[in-house]
Amino acid sequence: MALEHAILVSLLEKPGSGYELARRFERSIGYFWTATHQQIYRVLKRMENDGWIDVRDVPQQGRPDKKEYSVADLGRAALSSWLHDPIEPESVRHDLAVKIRGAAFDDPAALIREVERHRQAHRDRLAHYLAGEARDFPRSEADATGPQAPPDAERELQHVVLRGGIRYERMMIDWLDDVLATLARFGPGH
Amino acid sequence: MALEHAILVSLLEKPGSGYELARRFERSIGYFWTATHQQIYRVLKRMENDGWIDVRDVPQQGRPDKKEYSVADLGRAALSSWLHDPIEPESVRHDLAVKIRGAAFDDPAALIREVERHRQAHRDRLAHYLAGEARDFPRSEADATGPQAPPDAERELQHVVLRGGIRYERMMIDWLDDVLATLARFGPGH
DNA sequence: GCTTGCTATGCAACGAGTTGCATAGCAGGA
DNA sequence: TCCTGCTATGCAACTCGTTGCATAGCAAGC
Repeated sequence: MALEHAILVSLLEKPGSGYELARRFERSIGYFWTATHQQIYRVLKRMENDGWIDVRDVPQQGRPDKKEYSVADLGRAALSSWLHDPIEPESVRHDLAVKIRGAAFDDPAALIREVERHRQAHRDRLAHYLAGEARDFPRSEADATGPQAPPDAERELQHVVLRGGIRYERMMIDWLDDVLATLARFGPGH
Repeated sequence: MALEHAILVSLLEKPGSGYELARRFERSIGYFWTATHQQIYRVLKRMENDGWIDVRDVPQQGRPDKKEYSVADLGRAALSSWLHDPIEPESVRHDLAVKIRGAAFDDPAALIREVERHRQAHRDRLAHYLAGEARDFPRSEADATGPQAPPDAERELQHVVLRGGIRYERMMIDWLDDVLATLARFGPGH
């Protein structure tokens, strides 16, 4: 279970409300860990009860007040403990692969539009990542020729995770091209 | 929810018992959809009640009897309906990425061994996939120069999914190399 | 005879994730 | 004035997934 830890990391990067966290889980964090607002609110409450995070009521103008959460010492300790915990299996849930193998018992050609849709979604996400990289990491230190800036762990680690997302999207697009070429070999009715 | 559909696909490829399905979920199917035996038994029971699958008691010698499941017409129809259902979000759960971003607030260097362990696991899995490909798909039709064999949807779709696994593992290994190079820039205590 | 290990099936309890719904403040436009 | 839409938080019910445990047949080895 790591939603708690994903929230801790996000709050360490920047304190925020449940609503703001939910929006982050639609953007940066959400690219490698999904969560809905109900899940987030529920877990925030538990984390608060456990003393992992502190709350602060923040009155706002022109919109409802919010509760801003930040990481307490206990939360930092919990994160550290989790980071040092070696166990780490990888569970995969790839519907599309199930569909592709299942298509052999149905109409393979009928999957083409579906796969094309996924491919487009990955192209969109790749473009989004690349735009974010150009905006937030204009030139990495590897390109720098002058005196080195001191390494900033938070930035560099965010960047390497983003590069992972970029690699993933490129891999998926290439693979879906392969899938489309394979599906094209089966006409309707095959 | 697609565990039911993954089971249907697996049973269409070859009928089998809950135990055999659990083993398949440790091998081929399990590479893109994980499930434990408890989950599988529970879902099999429900699918049987819903008339999606048929059971047959198979007495065995030298080992306990088993129940062999096979797909019924209703199950085939349910799979077909799911295959034609366009909606298909992609949910990701990538603990390691959370850990990498979290390492900025702890000791980045402490993650190196963990990342190396993951990298080794991916190398092992890649080797396993490549061996399976060499065994089950000795030369693809793209290499064939003589008269083409008739396309076999089941085999070719299994192969393209396996190629996806191979691409994925290669991508992960490359990315983890990138992660290791990044982590190496932060000594202990940074 | 006892233990270990593999095949084979299953229950019970709990925790995580999903879906539907509800409330409420405030802004902007028809 | 009413409706839409965004911010902001939350409950309830349900399903899915995980963990620990239990049972049982049989084989092989000590």
